[in-house]
Amino acid sequence: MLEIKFVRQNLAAVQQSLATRGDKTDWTAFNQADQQRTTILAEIEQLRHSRNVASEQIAQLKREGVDAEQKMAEMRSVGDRIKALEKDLIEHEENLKTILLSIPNIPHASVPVGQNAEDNPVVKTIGHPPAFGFEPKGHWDIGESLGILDFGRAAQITGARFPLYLGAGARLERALINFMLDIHTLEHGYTETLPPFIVNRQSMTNTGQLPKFEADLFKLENWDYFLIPTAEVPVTNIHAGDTLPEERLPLYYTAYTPCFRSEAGSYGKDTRGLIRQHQFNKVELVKFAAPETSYDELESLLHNAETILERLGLAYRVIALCTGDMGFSAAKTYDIEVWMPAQGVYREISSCSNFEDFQARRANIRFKRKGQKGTQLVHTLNGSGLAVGRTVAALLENYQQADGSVIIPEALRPYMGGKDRIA
RNA sequence: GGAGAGAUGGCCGAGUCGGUCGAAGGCGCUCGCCUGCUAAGCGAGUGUGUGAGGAAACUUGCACCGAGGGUUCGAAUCCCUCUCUCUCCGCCA
Repeated sequence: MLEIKFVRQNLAAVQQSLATRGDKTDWTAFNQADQQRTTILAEIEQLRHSRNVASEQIAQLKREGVDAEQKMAEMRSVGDRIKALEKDLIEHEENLKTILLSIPNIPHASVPVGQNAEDNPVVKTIGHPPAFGFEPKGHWDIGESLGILDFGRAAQITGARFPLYLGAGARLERALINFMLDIHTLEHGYTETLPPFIVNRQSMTNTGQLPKFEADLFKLENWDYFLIPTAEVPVTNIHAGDTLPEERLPLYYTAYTPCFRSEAGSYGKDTRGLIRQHQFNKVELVKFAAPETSYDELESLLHNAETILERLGLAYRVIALCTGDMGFSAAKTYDIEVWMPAQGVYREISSCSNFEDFQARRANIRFKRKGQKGTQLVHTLNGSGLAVGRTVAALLENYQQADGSVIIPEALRPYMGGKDRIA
């Protein structure tokens, strides 16, 4: 959520900036609701003031044993007027809030302007795609013929777009989770968390999934609860409502969670394999930082995620998302894309964003500077470190051998019971 | 699932029959004084949000005592609903 005062005072600039993201806010409705709210609020406050004064006088009169009936009668009508105005006010405030909650974040000045994914510039490309003396197979073929992935049986259990890992495949998934968590906790200083996988409506609203994107979420029947689409939601909400002392910043958290996405409207894309599933595992990185450091923190967060790919020896590149391709809450986003030999393309495996104070305002996450009055909103950041299913897919494809086996990269072997190959 | 208790400022904790309560007292913290150092002592200050005025210090309106609603001229205090926490019972991994 943007600060209403800021929007009001910089309306033209805000509109111009959001236009680069293809935003469709109804600014007339916004202005109207805002102005009416201000007018009504001013009157209410004035009336409440006179009521407060009168109440004090009534108390005084009663103490002196003087009759206060006249004053009380007078205040009865004031009270009625306040009540009526308050009803009005709530209506306008709700309008305003609905609009405000649906306005995306303002892109950082360094974000390239563009329409869609094709306009995302490549920031850097690391490593070299492996050369094969044969036609590399898709990870779904490799996985199914090794007996470590079975999408048919997963469909029997649930439906399309759910994974079933078996044997070394399940072990590989678990190994990667531990591998990633160990690096982030032991080397990068993140605190490990294991949050709820189901969250309430408020938490979803705080991080920006709601109110606009309810269709992408799985909702529980008879509960106002949702399956998390990413650990970002529960982990960011750890500090919802908190005022943190400055010394505690920056805070780093990591979490392994499954993620659930209904991916409404994505049918037909990536129908094979692990790339686009309704349920997948992810190790997430979340940071809370002071505003002046948040862009440095974004860079280091990105490096933390990159480290995993480097250790696994996977080729990847980093792209900067352009204004038209960024997510709703982000002020700036880097995507890491891993090389997928079967299709010969780089595929997203991590997304690292700085949300600035957009989520913090919604979730009311503040910090207090020593010796300074008042509080300030923190900046929140997060990134995948990494999407585990897609990492498995990349490993299978990049380390496949002519005989159909798959080499396990050295760094992962301790997590695979010393195994160096899946055959 | 059943029965009961509770939710107040950074923390502990008071709030009487609703009125001078944004909230006693203590702890903590900040500043000052004092003390050879430390400790103790003394004095002052010490919530958040939002609006107005001011360069600022600050002054001032409104709101906030788990959340929402109600009663009332007036609610931290009374009533209702919800949420959460704790205790006991049941059930269960």
